[in-house]
Amino acid sequence: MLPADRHQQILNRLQEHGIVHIHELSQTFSVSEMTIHRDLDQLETEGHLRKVRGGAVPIPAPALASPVETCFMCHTAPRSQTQMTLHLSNGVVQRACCPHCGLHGLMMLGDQVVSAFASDFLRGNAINAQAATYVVEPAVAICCTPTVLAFQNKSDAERFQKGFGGQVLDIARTLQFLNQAAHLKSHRKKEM
Amino acid sequence: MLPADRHQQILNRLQEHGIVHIHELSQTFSVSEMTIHRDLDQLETEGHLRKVRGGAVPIPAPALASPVETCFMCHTAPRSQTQMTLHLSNGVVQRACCPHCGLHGLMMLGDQVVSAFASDFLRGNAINAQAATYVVEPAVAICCTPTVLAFQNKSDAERFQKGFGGQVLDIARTLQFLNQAAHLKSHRKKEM
DNA sequence: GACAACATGTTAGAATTTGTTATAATGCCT
DNA sequence: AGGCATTATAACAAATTCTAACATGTTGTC
Repeated sequence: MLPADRHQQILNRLQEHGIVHIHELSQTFSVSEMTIHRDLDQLETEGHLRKVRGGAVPIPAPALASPVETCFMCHTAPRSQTQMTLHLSNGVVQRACCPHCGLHGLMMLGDQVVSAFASDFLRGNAINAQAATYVVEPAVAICCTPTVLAFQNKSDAERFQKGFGGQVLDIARTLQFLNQAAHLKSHRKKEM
Repeated sequence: MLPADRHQQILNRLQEHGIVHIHELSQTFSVSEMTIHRDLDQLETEGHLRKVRGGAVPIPAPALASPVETCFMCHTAPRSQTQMTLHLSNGVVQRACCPHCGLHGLMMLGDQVVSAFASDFLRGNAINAQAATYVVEPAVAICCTPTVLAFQNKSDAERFQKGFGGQVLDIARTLQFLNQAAHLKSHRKKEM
């Protein structure tokens, strides 16, 4: 049994019974009480429970996200720093979770799109998608893959690239990249 | 069997069981544990899972900012990638726009805070404020000043610092920094 | 067929986890 | 408050797991 397994089961028992006892847990999992102590210490610093003498009790879980409109491409929830909005000629506004989906949508909808806004990844403010600078395929996966992030300044994009890698592209080259990626790569789970 | 097949099956098993064990996977697919390690490394950098000792677990869903509520310190609107939540002993949940406000609130409220969550600046998922790594005063101003950003991995924080500068600190040193910064402006002192 | 790119296995050393022991701290009882 | 039993912490050694480096085999391209 893995430490992570044990941690999960401890949290389950905690939720079920409202309290867990160290002596009991050590027998259940056939490990020493010291190991349970260390498990509880870690879960406590991660904010999952509160240690009391001889065991642990639950703490309130973080507030759950309220239901929000989802990405019109992949149906995950858009976040302020990555989202894009596409304004169509018929007045409809489409919301995308990230530039990956937003730019794919842009290609898909073609002339129907009157204007497109991305969000600056650092600050979250809306920027024109045409004027934005994009970082494609950095070393961290964010939202959909291949990861595409938008920046209001080219210098911000280059700074991000300095730490996280990837290519700094304008919108035309980013669209070109996504087109090639869509043709070359086999479909992945969260690709759209 | 192709690596891509194995990756897909690993993800399926992960979704089904909530955890996968390296030893078990290596036997199932008749490959060495090193190969499974490499599979999990790749899936981790692609953002599909998180490695733990002996196996891997799914990625928690990102937290969402509800548009209405404002920061309890500065009353600006919190965004998903920067927000913090403080859970108080009386059950109240306080929401802050960014670690700058959240950590100031943490100092102010002291023992009343049962647990504190920050959001990973890159992905927006909730992380424990105690275990997070912070970048203080980078070359870009984001939300309140002095700018403080939270990261789930120290390596992410260091990568960000590589491009944008600033200091990489743990929570204790970040609080210390904020205290000193506050003293330069006003001469009020808070003990912890 | 030569070559590069990729996938896999093996090994040694580093890092993490675990149990044991000794010592400190806490709660409870009178 | 003092004494006792229980629980918590710290330090160490042993076991396990992780990582990096290299060697080997496989695939695809020219």
